[in-house]
Amino acid sequence: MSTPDGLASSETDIALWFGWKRVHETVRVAVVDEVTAATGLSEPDLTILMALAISGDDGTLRQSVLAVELAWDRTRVSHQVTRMERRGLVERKRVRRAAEVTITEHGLDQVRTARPIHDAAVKRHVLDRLTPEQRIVLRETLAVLGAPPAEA
Amino acid sequence: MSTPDGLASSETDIALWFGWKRVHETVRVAVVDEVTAATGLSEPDLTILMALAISGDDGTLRQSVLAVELAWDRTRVSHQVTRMERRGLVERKRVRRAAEVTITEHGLDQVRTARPIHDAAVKRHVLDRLTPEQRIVLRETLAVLGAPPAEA
DNA sequence: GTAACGTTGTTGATACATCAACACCTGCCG
DNA sequence: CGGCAGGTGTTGATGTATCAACAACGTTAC
Repeated sequence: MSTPDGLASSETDIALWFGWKRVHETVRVAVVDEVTAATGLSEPDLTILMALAISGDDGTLRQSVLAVELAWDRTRVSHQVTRMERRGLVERKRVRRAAEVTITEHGLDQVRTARPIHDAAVKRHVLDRLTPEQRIVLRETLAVLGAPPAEA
Repeated sequence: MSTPDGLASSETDIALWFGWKRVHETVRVAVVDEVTAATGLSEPDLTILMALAISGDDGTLRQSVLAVELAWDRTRVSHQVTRMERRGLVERKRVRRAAEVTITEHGLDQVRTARPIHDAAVKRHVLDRLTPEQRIVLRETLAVLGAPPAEA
């Protein structure tokens, strides 16, 4: 890294973060491309559908729960669900102040097609390329970073 | 993970990828929020500006190089540069068939403000939370995944 | 009771990402 | 020469993300 002026990343290795972003982007696109080619589902479509399909309760989740689980913004979930509802992938039902999202039969069909392709792609692009030890450490690392930040 | 129907992720641990995406999203937003609050720069703005500022050659890069380095799509770079040009952050110059993007003084000012904030945020949200060993293994892991996929 | 507050969700405007189609060179083959 | 192929960039349409403002409830405190 050459650094004109005072832009050096100095002591701590910011390059690690750049590398992370780059690899994440590469893998993400590779996986999504395979799924989209096979099913026409977009990444956000699939993300929501998988979350619903996996969730024990009859393919239903409250939007706020979806937001937390995916680390998405409220409005992002709202807009996305609106679009997916229009295409018949999910249904929305207001319960008290909450909004419960349920996957439809059509949505379920789509995931059933997409899921094996998705999983195979992830396996091929990520899991199979790592040693067992790397997988373990990566899991630890993600657990650490996923935990809420320490208080000041 | 309970799994209605045939949606089980089975043998290989897809949860690792979900976890990765979730953590990536969380950290990304945390870092970007700090930078945006301080400078008004968006994530893509900063991404491009940092790449230019770091690149030895006078803050200039060809769009195709930018695309490769960031793992971005061509059109994504093109649109983004167009918007940034409009705001005076970069300048574009056609050279033969290529498009060379150069950071402006104004752009450079912005990065100089943003960069320390960005780096501190990354340090706090990522680097400082990992053990030296985790950092090393993570670096290896990213190197493996960043390499071109093995031929079939 | 009701006012202040926090949680959850929606809407519309704007920025950004993706896709398909096109335009432009440059090199290379016939 | 003529034309085709590949690499690079742009444009416009559509899908997605973010932000600010608002609405509708609950909760809690007074």
